[in-house]
Amino acid sequence: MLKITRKVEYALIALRHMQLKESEELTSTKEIATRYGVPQQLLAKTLQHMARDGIIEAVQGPAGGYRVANNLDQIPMKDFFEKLEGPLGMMDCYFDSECIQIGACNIRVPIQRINDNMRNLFSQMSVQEVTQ
Amino acid sequence: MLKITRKVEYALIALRHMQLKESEELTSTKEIATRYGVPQQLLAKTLQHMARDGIIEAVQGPAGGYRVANNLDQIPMKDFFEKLEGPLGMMDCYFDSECIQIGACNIRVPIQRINDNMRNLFSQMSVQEVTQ
DNA sequence: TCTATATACGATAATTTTAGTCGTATTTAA
DNA sequence: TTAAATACGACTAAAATTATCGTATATAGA
Repeated sequence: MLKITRKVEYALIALRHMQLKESEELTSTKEIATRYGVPQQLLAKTLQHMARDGIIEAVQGPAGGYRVANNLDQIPMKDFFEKLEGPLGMMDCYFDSECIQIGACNIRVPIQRINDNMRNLFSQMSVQEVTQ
Repeated sequence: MLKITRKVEYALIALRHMQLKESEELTSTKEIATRYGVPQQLLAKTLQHMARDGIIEAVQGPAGGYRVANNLDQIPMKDFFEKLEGPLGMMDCYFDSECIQIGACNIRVPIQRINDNMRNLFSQMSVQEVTQ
């Protein structure tokens, strides 16, 4: 449990890489994929997601690429995780779910406690803080 | 990510159920499985694990069963998670791993930061606190 | 205007992990 | 001696994750 997914892994790799450059400079998917031995198509999708979510900016066309958004210090890790992977919580029953428990579920409270603590933790931590 | 597994879910259900009883009273796997509509064999395994790890105590033979250990307030959730599912961290490269990165990995630091925070969080939280 | 290179993205395939089952052994109260 | 409980390794099924494929769109530069 609590394992990071590839999507997040690749996102972090890309962010770290781009943060080494001048803020206006562009980085292509290919550059990152080659440099870190990561599947290009999958990385591409992740970067597209991040662009849609405002974590990075995209420039199309040849000589295009991505660069980091300038407000990473204002994006909590909680949002970062949720943008990439959906709601941050330990159990679906708080989101989609039709829990089949006969109404007998006895762990809503404990799960909620754990969830609250995790959400709280990652709300107080910015992307900038983690990746800088 | 950060989703709870069935093993942990069943463990929490069992703990909560047993904590409603007198501390010496025994609860059988069957009782919990029936009550909460959970697969008995899988629950059985989880309970066996918990017993081995000292989270609960087992009594064999007919009229046997389990009861909660008396030191749940001294077991951090971190240990609870790790006993049931192995090391609590967001990336394997800190445990088993032969990370295939050409030595190019650039996210050890960020991952470590996230891990430390999570481990810290769950170290300060006892099983008792969560399930009581 | 054409071409090459880049992002954009839905659909599908492969892989891995998780969940669940089966069969059998051991323990022990009645 | 029997029945009901825990103990546990091996195997199967299902679900989630990871990766690939195919195609469309954008655009700088020749």
